[in-house]
Amino acid sequence: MAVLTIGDLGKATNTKVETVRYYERIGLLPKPVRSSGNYRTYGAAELGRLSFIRRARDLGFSLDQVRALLSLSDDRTCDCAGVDRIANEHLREVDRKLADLTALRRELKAVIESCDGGTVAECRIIEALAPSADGRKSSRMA
Amino acid sequence: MAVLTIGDLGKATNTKVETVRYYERIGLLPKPVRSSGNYRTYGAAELGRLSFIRRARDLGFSLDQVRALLSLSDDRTCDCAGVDRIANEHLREVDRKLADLTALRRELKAVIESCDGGTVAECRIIEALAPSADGRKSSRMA
DNA sequence: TCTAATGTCTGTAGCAACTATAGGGTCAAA
DNA sequence: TTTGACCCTATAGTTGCTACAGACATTAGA
Repeated sequence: MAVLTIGDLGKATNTKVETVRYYERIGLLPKPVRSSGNYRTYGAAELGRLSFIRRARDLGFSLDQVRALLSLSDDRTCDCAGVDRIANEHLREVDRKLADLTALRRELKAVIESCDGGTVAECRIIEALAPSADGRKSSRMA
Repeated sequence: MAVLTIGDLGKATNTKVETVRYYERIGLLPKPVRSSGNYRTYGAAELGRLSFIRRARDLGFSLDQVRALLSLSDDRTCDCAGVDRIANEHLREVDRKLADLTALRRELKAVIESCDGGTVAECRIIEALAPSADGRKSSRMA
């Protein structure tokens, strides 16, 4: 594999050039070797590392989680329970989000279906959104 | 209803004091009357408006969408098609997010289940996250 | 060979939607 | 009176990028 510029690396991993530099700045990617013209140069190792990062990000891992996964994966001899823990923690997070979003959708649908046209003065969406404004008690307690 | 301090208003709407001030700063809430000691004072109207904002936020509307809903609801005579449009647009957004998250969950689950312990060197999670690092072709094309 | 179009460099500021901190002033009660 | 809870302004931090501005490097075409 030949030497890659930052643009090549970005194309290969579907990452914007600014994002690659950002990852370098925050220490997710090592500072690369520079060319004679001060261009960043990359090889297979960096391509692999960035691919890993992007795939984990696609799966919704936070940059902090990615950082943890990377440092775990760097030590090939330590056991993978840590990796498993992070992944399962993230799965639980995703499940929570899914539940929230599902509840939200149900409520939003109900709000929308309560409206049967007319002027805003009698719009049930507006009314449903302002539970305290018309004297009823808010159900917000969370 | 008596006069409320910013703290009272926050408690009544489950909003942090800083957030109330933030909403004022960005123009979602009007600048309130000040007490002799320069404290913000609120009444029923502000309570209603903030309840509306918070409820809409709970339902996942962006602040920009909230702004639009507020200005539509301020004009009680105009018809509620605009409100309906914003709500339905948001519903479609929620549906998209749900689909994304569901797909992500499935993939994440598969990644986790591929791991059967051992050291990181043979960990399938790490491997699954780094599709290009070990010579296989990345499937990323989006 | 010259030139124009890309591509890259650094540094900084912006986005959403808050949240947190510093360093002070006000108010009610014991 | 003095303690403690509350409020004030102003500013900076959070996450994960993205978008400039202004300058330098490289490359493809005429």
